[in-house]
Amino acid sequence: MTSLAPRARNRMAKERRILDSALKVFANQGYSGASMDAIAALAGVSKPTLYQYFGSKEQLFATLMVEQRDSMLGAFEEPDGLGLVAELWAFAWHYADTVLHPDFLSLARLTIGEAQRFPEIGRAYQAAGPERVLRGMMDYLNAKKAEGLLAFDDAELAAEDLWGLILSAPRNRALHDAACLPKRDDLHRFVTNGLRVFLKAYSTNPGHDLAQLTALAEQGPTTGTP
Amino acid sequence: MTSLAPRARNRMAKERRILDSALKVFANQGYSGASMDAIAALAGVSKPTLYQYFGSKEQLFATLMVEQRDSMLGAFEEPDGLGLVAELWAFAWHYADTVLHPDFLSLARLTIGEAQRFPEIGRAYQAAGPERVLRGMMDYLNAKKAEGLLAFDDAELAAEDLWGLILSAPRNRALHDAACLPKRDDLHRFVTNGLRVFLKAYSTNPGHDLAQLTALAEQGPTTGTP
Amino acid sequence: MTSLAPRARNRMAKERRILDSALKVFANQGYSGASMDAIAALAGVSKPTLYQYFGSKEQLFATLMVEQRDSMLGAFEEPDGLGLVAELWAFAWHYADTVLHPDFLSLARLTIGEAQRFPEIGRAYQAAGPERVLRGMMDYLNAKKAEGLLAFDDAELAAEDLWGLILSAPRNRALHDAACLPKRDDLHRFVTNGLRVFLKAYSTNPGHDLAQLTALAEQGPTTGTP
Amino acid sequence: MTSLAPRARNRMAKERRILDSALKVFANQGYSGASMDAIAALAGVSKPTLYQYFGSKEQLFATLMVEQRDSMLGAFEEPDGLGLVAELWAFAWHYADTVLHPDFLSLARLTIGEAQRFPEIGRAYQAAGPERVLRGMMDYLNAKKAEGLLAFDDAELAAEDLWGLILSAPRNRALHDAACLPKRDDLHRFVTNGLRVFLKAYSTNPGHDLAQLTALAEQGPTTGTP
DNA sequence: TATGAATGAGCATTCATTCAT
DNA sequence: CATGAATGAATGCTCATTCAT
Repeated sequence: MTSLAPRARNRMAKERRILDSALKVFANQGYSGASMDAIAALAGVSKPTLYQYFGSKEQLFATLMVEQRDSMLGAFEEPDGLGLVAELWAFAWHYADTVLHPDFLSLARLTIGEAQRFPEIGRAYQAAGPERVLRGMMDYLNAKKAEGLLAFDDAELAAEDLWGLILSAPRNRALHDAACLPKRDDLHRFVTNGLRVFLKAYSTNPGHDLAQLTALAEQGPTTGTP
Repeated sequence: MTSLAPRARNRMAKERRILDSALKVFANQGYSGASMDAIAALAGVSKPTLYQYFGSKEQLFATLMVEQRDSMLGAFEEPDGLGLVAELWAFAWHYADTVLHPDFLSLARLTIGEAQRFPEIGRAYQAAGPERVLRGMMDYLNAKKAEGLLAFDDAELAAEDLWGLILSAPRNRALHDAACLPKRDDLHRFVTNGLRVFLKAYSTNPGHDLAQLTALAEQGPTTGTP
Repeated sequence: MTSLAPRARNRMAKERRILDSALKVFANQGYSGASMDAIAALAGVSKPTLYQYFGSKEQLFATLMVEQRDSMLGAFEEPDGLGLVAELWAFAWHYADTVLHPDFLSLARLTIGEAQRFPEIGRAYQAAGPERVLRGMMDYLNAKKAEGLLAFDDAELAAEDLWGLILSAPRNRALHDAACLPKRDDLHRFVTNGLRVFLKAYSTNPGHDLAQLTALAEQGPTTGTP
Repeated sequence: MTSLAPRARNRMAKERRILDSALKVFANQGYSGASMDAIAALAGVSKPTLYQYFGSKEQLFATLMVEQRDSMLGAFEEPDGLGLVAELWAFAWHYADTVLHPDFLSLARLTIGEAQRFPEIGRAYQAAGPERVLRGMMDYLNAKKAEGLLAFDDAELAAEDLWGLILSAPRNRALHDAACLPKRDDLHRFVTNGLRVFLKAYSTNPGHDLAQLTALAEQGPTTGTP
């Protein structure tokens, strides 16, 4: 189906290699610190090829950021009918694993570090990443509110509370200290506590939901991919 | 009182001018992108003067980071007996104003962006900033727990919940989008909502405390300095 | 035969131009005084090309020294059966011409001037130049001793006497005074006198040999290449 | 007698300190490699003082070279009536010790290394050093010739033979290899051999003189100061 | 199409030199 | 008189970018 002429396939493969190399170099050295030489060498292509494919350092950077942003933040996944608490539990771990993945953190550091020089990139990142997740979460929370399981006035604030309660602390720490990825146990603490506070504040049946949460938490950290 | 010889005063003034210029240039261009020429020009001194004062680009950067961090993060201020809710309210606005100040955000972006190349600076930032505030907050919360006003198991988690509920959303947005400082009204929303959730989860007398919060919130945003 | 691709030929030509320019600039300004800008300008290439070819100033210098030393000091040439005196005469003129050549003197001044900072270069120069000649001379003298034409205990000392008698004075003068190359007539004086002393001290048949020397000397200075 | 006003004495002391420091720095780093900062620091004075005393780097260098040249090469000392061979023996050791002294070698390397950029300095060095010694030696040799002890046509050549036979080899080696000072035993070899060849060539009574030389040589190396 | 080779402009840093005190 | 502080002009070296092949 999607079979391409060998020419085009070759071109795409090279493009991929360049983008991958560029990500590594940019993430490690920052925009200004990265050199086209380093990227070309890591990709195993010559520098003119780089320029033929991407025009300039700035364009390469922009292309890369767009591409990464789209590929790393998968769509918000509709949870699968396990009930409120189990669904929130799954959601929390899924986003923790995504957002605290070293590659994702490197990208976030890059975006933040260059936000002043490349404002559009930062803004686009926000729009495509966090805000999309937020909207997905809002829809989900609104559905649960309609089912009578949650109670709140402002779905956006509720969604942001959820993120802030669970991910703010470990993410901030990891952003500033690249060597300090939260351990699985710490994460378990943050997830459990964050959900507990969330349910206390928003559940219409906190007794039941907190009990369920405790049960889930007792099974220990969910094993993830990071 | 502490009158200085004109020599020393002149030197200090020049030092200040250099550091201020350096902050601007580093914040705009990142560490690698910043040029000593640009800093010298903005400070109105010659390049050798820069080197006489600070030794090297790296030392200038480190000095700047330390100095900015220390000057911007005032000590954690013991609240002054207005009662739990008013105290939390004051605290929230104080830290919102500090943490969301444009200069502080620039500094944070810089620290984050260079975290991979200057790990000590990122770590020192954590230790001097967030962690100090966190410890202050924990002490405060523990005192309130002793007074029977709050209930929680883990003071650290509670303190981090407070920060995450109030500041995570606007700070993340501002970090990624330098042009998007939260408006006063938005901040009011975040502060009010964050404290509401916190009190629902931790207050031993939520009815009373939430009523007080609502009263405070109705007076509108606290006017700050930024 | 060894025809090269135009690429390679071009490269080698440029390399030559750079090395020639470097010799001139280094010889005139010393290692520290020489600037890569000056070398590049004289060679008619851009500075980055210099670095692509030779990596660094130090490497360029080292390469240059090795190359010059090897190209200037031809192998010790076995004399060709003209008899003792004529052979010594030819040898003396050959080495006088080599050692007192302006380029060779520049190189020697450079090596000496930088001996403290580049000890290996000075040592390598000794090993490849004087010591090789010395060994060649020792072999020759030993052969003549075996033929009964010369008498001495220590071939090394004899060889060094020969060099010192003939070349020490003009070389020392030329080393210190770049503008003062010995005139052909002066050289004739040194060569004739040096060989006379040498033969008086070492010949087993001084009467005959000195007569031959006088005959050679009367034909005037040997015309050389410098 | 030579008591000076304290002012002037202080000035001269400082001048001395500067010149001594300059010698060290120039000798170690060459003219271009030496920095006025380094000289000032080593002398313990401020840079403007350097310029007040000596005007410029070039003038400081010139002054230094003149001063050193005059102070290091003492006058040719008239030998003291020990007889031809003992006098030559003493002379040889005296000049070996002078010329092979590490400080003197450093100075010579400097002069040679900078001969192209400072031609007058090299020429002046020749005139004040070697040539003065040479003239003294010529006078001495002529006197011995008048006494009937030596026989030669050209006193200048004879004097240069003496120098070349004794000092050429060790000095050349030491010039090129700063770390390789000739050992006392080597020097003994060179002195003994050089004088032997000289006497064979020029003595009117070689049998007697060579015997005396052998006797002197058997007492081992003359102990010197280096 | 892909590349080895080239370069102008800029980098952090240091220099010899000179004020202002 | 001596100096702390300042600087214009290099220095060695690297960068993003572009020919010529």
